[in-house]
Amino acid sequence: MAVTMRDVAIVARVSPKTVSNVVNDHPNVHPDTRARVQQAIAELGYRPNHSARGLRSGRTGVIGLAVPELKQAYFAELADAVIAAAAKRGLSVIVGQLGGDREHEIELLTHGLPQTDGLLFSPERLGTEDRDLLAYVDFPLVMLGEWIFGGPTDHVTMHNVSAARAAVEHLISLGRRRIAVIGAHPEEETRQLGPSNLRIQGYREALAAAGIEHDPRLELVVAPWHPEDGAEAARDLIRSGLEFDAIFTLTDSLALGALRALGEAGRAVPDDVAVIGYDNIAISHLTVPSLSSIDPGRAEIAETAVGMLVERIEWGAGSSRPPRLHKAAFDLIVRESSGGAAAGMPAASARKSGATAQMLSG
Amino acid sequence: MAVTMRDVAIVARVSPKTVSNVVNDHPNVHPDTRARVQQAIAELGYRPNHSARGLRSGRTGVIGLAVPELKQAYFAELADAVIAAAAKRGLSVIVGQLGGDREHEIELLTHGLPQTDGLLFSPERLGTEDRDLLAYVDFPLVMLGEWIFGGPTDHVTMHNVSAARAAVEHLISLGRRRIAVIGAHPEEETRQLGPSNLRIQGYREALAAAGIEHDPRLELVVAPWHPEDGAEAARDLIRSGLEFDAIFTLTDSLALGALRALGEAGRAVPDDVAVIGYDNIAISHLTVPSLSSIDPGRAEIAETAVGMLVERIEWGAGSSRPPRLHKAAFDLIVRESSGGAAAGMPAASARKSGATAQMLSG
DNA sequence: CCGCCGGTTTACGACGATGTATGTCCCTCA
DNA sequence: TGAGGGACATACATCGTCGTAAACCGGCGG
Repeated sequence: MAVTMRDVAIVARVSPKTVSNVVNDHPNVHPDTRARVQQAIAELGYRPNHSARGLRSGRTGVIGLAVPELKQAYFAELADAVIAAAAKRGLSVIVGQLGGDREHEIELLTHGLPQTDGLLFSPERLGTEDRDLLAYVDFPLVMLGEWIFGGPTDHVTMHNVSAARAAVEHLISLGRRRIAVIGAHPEEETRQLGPSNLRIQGYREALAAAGIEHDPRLELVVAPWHPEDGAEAARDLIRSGLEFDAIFTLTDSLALGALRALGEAGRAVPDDVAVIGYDNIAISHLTVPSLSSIDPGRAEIAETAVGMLVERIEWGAGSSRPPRLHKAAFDLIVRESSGGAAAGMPAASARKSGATAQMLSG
Repeated sequence: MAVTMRDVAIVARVSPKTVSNVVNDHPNVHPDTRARVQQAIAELGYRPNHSARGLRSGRTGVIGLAVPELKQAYFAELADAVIAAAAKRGLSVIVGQLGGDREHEIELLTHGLPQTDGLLFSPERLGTEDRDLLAYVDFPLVMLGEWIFGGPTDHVTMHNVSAARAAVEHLISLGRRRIAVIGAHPEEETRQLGPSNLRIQGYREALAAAGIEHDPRLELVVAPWHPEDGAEAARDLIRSGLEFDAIFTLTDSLALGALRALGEAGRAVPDDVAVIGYDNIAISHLTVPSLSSIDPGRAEIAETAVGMLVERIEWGAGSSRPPRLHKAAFDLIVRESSGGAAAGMPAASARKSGATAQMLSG
């Protein structure tokens, strides 16, 4: 039914192999022949069969992207960037949702996604304790996010510590001294390097550097990181009667909830309480007031991760090159919630590049 | 390198075909043989090669989903639902972004996505004038969204007219009479059936039914539908000096901008101005105030669309069954912005089902 | 004891593209 | 003039799976 190379070959009066050579831009095809073949291809509407190509070459031209949930803004934007980066290289992307299911994540890591040449994996339930799993991975894999460091695979992530520190230093520069942080995770031995602990570390460093006394009561444990949880935590904070004049939320989602809670309690942002988030999701410049945030460099993360994955794919399964670690440059985005431009909708956002912070061990 | 059926067959001392029969649950395999084969499969860690299977069977087990941009909340949530619905049926999803590029959309429609068995397509730049393109589509295709009605393909969409009407009737029930609408598109001959015109129609119907005079100056033309545009339109409206006590925005994105603009101008929501959006994106229950909206039935849309596509795939390319049209049931979600529960974060949202509205011609 | 039957398994080839080896033609240089 | 080489094209085999047709086997009725 479908048009094959054979059909094209007959019309163009050449062998199927010559058609293949034309399609794949191989050298040593006479211009006249090439033209004749292309004409035949256009005439018949020939399209290469990817399954056959995949079978023969061992490549599918498809990569996988595994995230917890696409409906979380952060992952949707990550997927957007990854798909765009892959498209530039002529690759398609199969998106898989793990839904916070640990078994599912392990299964994926063990077997990969069918039909793909490699996988970009942003786990949620795996920790450094699962590092050993990675040793048996037999397909190209690039890890995204913060959960597993020091594994045997490539890893693309962000400057959690220094970016968080920059956020808090910004609050301090506004004269704030009683800075709460929302989103700490209970200390888990195995997840010392999760994004929560890393960002908390940045927070503490900033306080210490400014000589501000560290009040553990201002570190609010919140898990998971949904907006409702952020609101709940902010309400607890307000009810506690503790004095505070700024909040650093470990994600923008948490910040959205916190903004609501502050509004309900009649605390003015940023006058009474300055707020800054982390992730710079699209919505954050549209909240009331617009939300200051850390832009973690999503485009750079996507671009680098796809690039690394493509290299691994091209090197082949056999190659055992050492794992690489890349941390994307971040930006501090100052908006109304921490005293940026007070009005005017397409809020002029001050940017403070964190590119130089790439040196740091954040 | 990879383990094949042949390898399994040797270990299990059967023919490759028998392995195939076991893998595919074919009848007439002796239990003992089956057990021996499964043991061998487990032992060797055999996994079927999808390219080969695809080549042989003509199916890839992958469907495509084409949307304008994943970073728009509506499409991210749609993709989330589609991927989940496909996963239930053992299918993977390749997500393609058209980026509002008309050429790209046409190209996709003409050729399909490589590596897939069928396509769910949510166009942005195509209109009813492109209906003819669909006549030449030679792969399973299900259209999503409102742009092209009456084409030769299956189509899953929402009750735009009746849902919009329900939204406006809700505002009227609050005693509002000067109801502005943001998001009208310039009347384009070819797009009479776009979501904008359909929703505007619902708006007018509601006004007419309530005997409220229709003031064309309250219909604000806005395109595209980004939040910034919503804010701009709301500011224009305020500046115009026209009296109004409610706004219906044709999407939640527009509403986000409108809420900002109202806030800047010191108009209280919902006391001075009630606001309702359309789409019920995740963020809308977290805005300040939380946003009333129309839930268009995303899960139902995704579920139905995937189901229809699977049927088309199973029927084969030859079958020329008549196109089907499905409109998902909608819900009216009342939140603070139109007088719902005034405080309390997980805002108790009144739901008014629009399931019965499926009868209507919305 | 023969032939037939149904359950079970196997041999073979084809899906479509492409790497390898082989061949042909023509041009150049000794 | 003939050897050598480059440009171009072809034949064949192969990737892993699965449909088709045919073979095998033990048991049963005649």
